[in-house]
Amino acid sequence: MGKTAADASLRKGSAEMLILSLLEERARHGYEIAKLIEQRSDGVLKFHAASLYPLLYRLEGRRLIQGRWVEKPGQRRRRHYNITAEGRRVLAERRSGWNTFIAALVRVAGLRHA
Amino acid sequence: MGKTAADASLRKGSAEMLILSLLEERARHGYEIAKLIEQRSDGVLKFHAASLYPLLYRLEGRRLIQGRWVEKPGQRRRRHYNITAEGRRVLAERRSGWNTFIAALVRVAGLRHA
DNA sequence: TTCCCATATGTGTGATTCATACATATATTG
DNA sequence: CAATATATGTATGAATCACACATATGGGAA
Repeated sequence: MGKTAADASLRKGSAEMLILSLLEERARHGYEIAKLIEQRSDGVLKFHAASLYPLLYRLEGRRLIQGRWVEKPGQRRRRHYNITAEGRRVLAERRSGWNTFIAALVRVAGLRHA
Repeated sequence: MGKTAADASLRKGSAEMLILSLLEERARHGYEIAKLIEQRSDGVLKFHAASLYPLLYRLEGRRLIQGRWVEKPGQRRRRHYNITAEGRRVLAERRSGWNTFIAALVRVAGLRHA
């Protein structure tokens, strides 16, 4: 098939956790988030910008993150996002859920431990 | 909204690997696969039967598994599936891909190791 | 003996998630 | 002045899986 096996696509529900994780450290703008995910994963995870922005709006709509426009001379305007208290709560939930899921995959599908 | 946080739903691409993993051991029929996934994962992974059967047809169409009808007196007919050589190859690919993906999640999202 | 439950397979529809193609705009570097 | 990196956005669609529903048989409980 036309699909590379260990390709760079994300798995269901991981994008939200990744974004919230990066915003947990400090406020960031969209483009920065996309670059960081790619860099820190050594290219394994590539979150296409065009997928990222709609997700940021949804996260903001759900009050998990809070954006504000930052304009500096000699720069294009950027929207910086902060994680909210509710966002931290959801992030903890997502991490827990993924840990449980991964542990189950190890048991049932015989994955090696990361 | 009406979605529980650490719910039992599968993540993208995991179903195929789970099925192939169970068929790696020996031939099994659909209902057995669904039950095994739930049992071995302690209820974490629930693969709905109605999602499972269409996937089995697709896997058979792609020659990753091979089915045959087994009829026994006092039993409803069952379709037993064997994994093919191509199926084993794809399974190895999927395991490798998930291991890579999980390792990246650990790095970027700060998951604990399973 | 009737009803429910576990077993077993199947169809049809839809929600969610993310990819891809496309569009716009600015700053830097060659 | 052209190419590239930065930066944000829209519109559409593919893929994956959930859920409601349908069918059928055997065994145990009421």
